[in-house]
Amino acid sequence: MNSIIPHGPASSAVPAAEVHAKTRSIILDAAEKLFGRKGVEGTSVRQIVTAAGVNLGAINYHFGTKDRLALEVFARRLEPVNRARIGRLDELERQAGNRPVPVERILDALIRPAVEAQDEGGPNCDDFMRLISRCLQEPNPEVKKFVEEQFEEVARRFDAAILKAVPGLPPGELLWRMSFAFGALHCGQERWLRFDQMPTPSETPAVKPDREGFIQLVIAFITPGLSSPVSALR
Amino acid sequence: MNSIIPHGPASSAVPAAEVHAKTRSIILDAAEKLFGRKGVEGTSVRQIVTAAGVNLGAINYHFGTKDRLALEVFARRLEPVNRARIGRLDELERQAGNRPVPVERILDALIRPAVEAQDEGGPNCDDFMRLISRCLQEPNPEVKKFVEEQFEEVARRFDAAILKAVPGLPPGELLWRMSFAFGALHCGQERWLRFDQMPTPSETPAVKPDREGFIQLVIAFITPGLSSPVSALR
DNA sequence: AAATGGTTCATACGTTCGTTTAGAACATTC
DNA sequence: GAATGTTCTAAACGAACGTATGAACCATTT
Repeated sequence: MNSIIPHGPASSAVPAAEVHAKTRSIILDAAEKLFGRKGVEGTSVRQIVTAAGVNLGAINYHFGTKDRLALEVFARRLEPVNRARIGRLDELERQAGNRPVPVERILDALIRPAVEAQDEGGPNCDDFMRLISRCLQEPNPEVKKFVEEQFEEVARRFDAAILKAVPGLPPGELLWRMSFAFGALHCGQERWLRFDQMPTPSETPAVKPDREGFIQLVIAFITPGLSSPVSALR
Repeated sequence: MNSIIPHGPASSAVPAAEVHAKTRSIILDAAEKLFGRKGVEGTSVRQIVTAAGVNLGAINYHFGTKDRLALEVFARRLEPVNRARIGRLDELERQAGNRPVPVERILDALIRPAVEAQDEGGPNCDDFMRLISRCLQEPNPEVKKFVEEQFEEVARRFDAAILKAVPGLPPGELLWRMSFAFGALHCGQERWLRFDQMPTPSETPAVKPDREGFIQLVIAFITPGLSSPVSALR
């Protein structure tokens, strides 16, 4: 008899739990790739199980519903990145004591975990970056709520750090500058990850920097606009 | 007998064509709103016709398929914005003669048409902005190809103008800086348009500037990062 | 050797999808 | 005022969707 709630590892031995976890991982990988390419709504569970090489019933058995699978796909990538961001900021603020942390350092703590996630996250982690941009405004309310909560703590912490690092910055402009910064990072990373697949719009020669070079480019672009002490209004 | 290709206005009189165009417009408005909120794949034709108050067959009658409807939704907004961008740049370069156009002016020509489109585009034009970000990487190949073609000329023209305005800028970095700039504009505009509906992540007081103020904020943020003459690499 | 229980399998269920179609309703033209 | 052509309506089509079900499988335990 199947349990109504089939989640959780086996209660008896270890290997059974390993099989369980491995199948889950295979499904998550396949779903991540497809969600990133065609969106959650644009991907059917049949496409996922075909790509994963598992049975049609596997998704409902392991995740309950398609929506819950989508939630786990996001959570698996989002949580470690945002945890690393906050961890790095913690360390910077610990070192700085009462003094403000330089803007470049703050941005490095914000940007590096997102960019480096692709190496640690396996071969198809770049697919996930497409997923993030999609999820930020689209999907079902449950996923949307989770994503917003995930980013809330990051935004709060980094907003405070930037506000401390740029004394003359009008508080009312912080939200906008951070939105610009986030958009720049996000859009640039998207192009960096998909550099080979995307057409180069201009006729100027396009060069793809390595990972460290890209981080430098982002920080160099964002820093001056973010840290200007004068208001741009009026 | 219905024509296999029912598009195009009536061949005889005017009023018939007006009815035709009006129904098309109603459908386009409803589709734009729904596509912007839930994506093309996440929206069914039945939801569109219900929102538009027209019959289920109307979409296939007026647009052939759902995909072709999506294409027209994008085209209706994208074309005038990009035409205005190029028109403004033309005027700036005409005035400047052989001298380079200042970066702020170039950015104004790029940004203003996109921001001002919401006033001229009717009440639900802000829904369209959500649509753009979605379409930039998601939908079916036909729509994707169209969107990329739409932006190609804009990118080519503005890349050249920026390259001329920033003499020391390494050509290999232009693509990246423009990607950052575009991301900043886009993400900031998204937040500006949906300011009242989005949660404020930080606890700092959030102030929504008026249209002109927002344009100033974007330009002030992008300009220094874009026009730095030194390379950020190495 | 028999039994247990987590996992996988093939299959079916009821819905909803995009699209099609035949005819009604309407205005326009001759 | 009959004919013509365009727009709208209602109903239906097959296909694909997410999910549910029960038997088969298989390692582990008794």
